[in-house]
Amino acid sequence: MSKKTPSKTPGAIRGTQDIFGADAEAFAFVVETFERVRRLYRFRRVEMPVFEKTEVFARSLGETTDVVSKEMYSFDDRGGDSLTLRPEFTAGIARAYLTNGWQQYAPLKVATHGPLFRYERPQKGRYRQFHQIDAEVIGAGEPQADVELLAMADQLLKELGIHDVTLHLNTLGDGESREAWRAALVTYFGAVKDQLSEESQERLEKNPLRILDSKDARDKPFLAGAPKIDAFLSEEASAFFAAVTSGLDAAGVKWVRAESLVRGLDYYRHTAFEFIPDEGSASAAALGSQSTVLGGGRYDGLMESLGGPATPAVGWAAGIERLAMLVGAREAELLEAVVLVEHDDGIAEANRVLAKLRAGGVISEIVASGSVKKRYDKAVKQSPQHILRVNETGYYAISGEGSTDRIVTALNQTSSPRA
RNA sequence: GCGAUCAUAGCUCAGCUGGUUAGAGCGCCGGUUUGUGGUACCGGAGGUCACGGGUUCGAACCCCGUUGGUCGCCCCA
Repeated sequence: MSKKTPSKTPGAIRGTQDIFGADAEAFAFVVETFERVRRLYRFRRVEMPVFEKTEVFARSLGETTDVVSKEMYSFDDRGGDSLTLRPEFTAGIARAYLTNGWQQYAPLKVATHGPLFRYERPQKGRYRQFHQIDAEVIGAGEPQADVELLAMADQLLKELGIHDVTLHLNTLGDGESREAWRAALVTYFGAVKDQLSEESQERLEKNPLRILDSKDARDKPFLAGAPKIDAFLSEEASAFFAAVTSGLDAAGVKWVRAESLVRGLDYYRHTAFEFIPDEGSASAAALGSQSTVLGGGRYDGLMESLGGPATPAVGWAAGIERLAMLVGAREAELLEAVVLVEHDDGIAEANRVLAKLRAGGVISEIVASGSVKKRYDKAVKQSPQHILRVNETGYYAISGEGSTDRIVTALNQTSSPRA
């Protein structure tokens, strides 16, 4: 080991994380549970590129939004094309659906997970490179798709052991409903513009729906009296939402109506939802100000923005890091056996024993370095179920509690694993 | 983009109102003890106190700046 590094070690990129130990175990547990649950619902696995033409995201999200102008990781490649590290899964999946002719599989249920990138200031539960699990149903316009998708989300959270979050559900109606509501909100808030916070005055121009979830005390008095979407829903939109909620009730998914839950982007229609920790719960405390654990909605307008035919779709995504925080620390894999080399001449025999154990599926470690006298303590500290001792004459003893059947079976294998 | 807060050993931290060679626990390495045993003791390696200026007889400590972390606002696909 050199005393001094010749030059300074480069640091990690802001907002990236090196995950290890209990956190990494929790991360893996989330992903494994997701993979298991999505199979129960017959969602097909898809693997997607980590980057796309910037256009894919810019067109689907809307060129003018803050999201596109400030918060994407974009760069030019050598050919001069503008590329972007994916900030979400949905747009890329939609692009793949159109360019690969996946229409033939419609309605298509797909699931994936992996890293995403957003150029933001990191804070608790928010990173520049973060990871999500994602599920989408494409080409299904009926409320049953929403119900199934939400039932899967609900089951996933339960199987992760997260019980203090609740589904907050809203409808944005169809295109006309949404526009009418938006106009009514602009009129309502416009009348009291002077009394709103500076931020909300700006939102009035850019994104009036967002005023509804303002945290500013100056805005709060006006929120309760704001026009409700329900007054603007078309008959079809009402019927759609009713079908979703009754389906959820039948499936046993608990939900609450969240009239001010909105989406920033225009392509969302009908169902919008977020799973949010219950107030005062352990999960709420664990997440800080980043409260949404899983969110999504119906995006019937997206495919057209990418030049495809009108295609109804609904999906959700959830941050793996946030879920991992709620899952809590997980133990590493149980250690079944440690091979303890009590004399250096026993190393060859120890390696033979170790190979047999692992070939037999026994989770094993070896302790063969450092002071001979302290190797036992070193082995014990790893909390193995059993310790196999090897001296200069070979393997001679096993200690520990519980059944040794698996170990004995592995050791009695006649053929070497590589034969 | 804005704000708050922090930065001392590999890790978690102590370091009084500025005052000699900057400490502990854990971890790592070695020794003694023990000898079917997660024991106890001793020792060792490891720090330009984030970086750069300034104030002072003297700075880990006070002031300014920079960088980085954390948390929050904006935004949240």
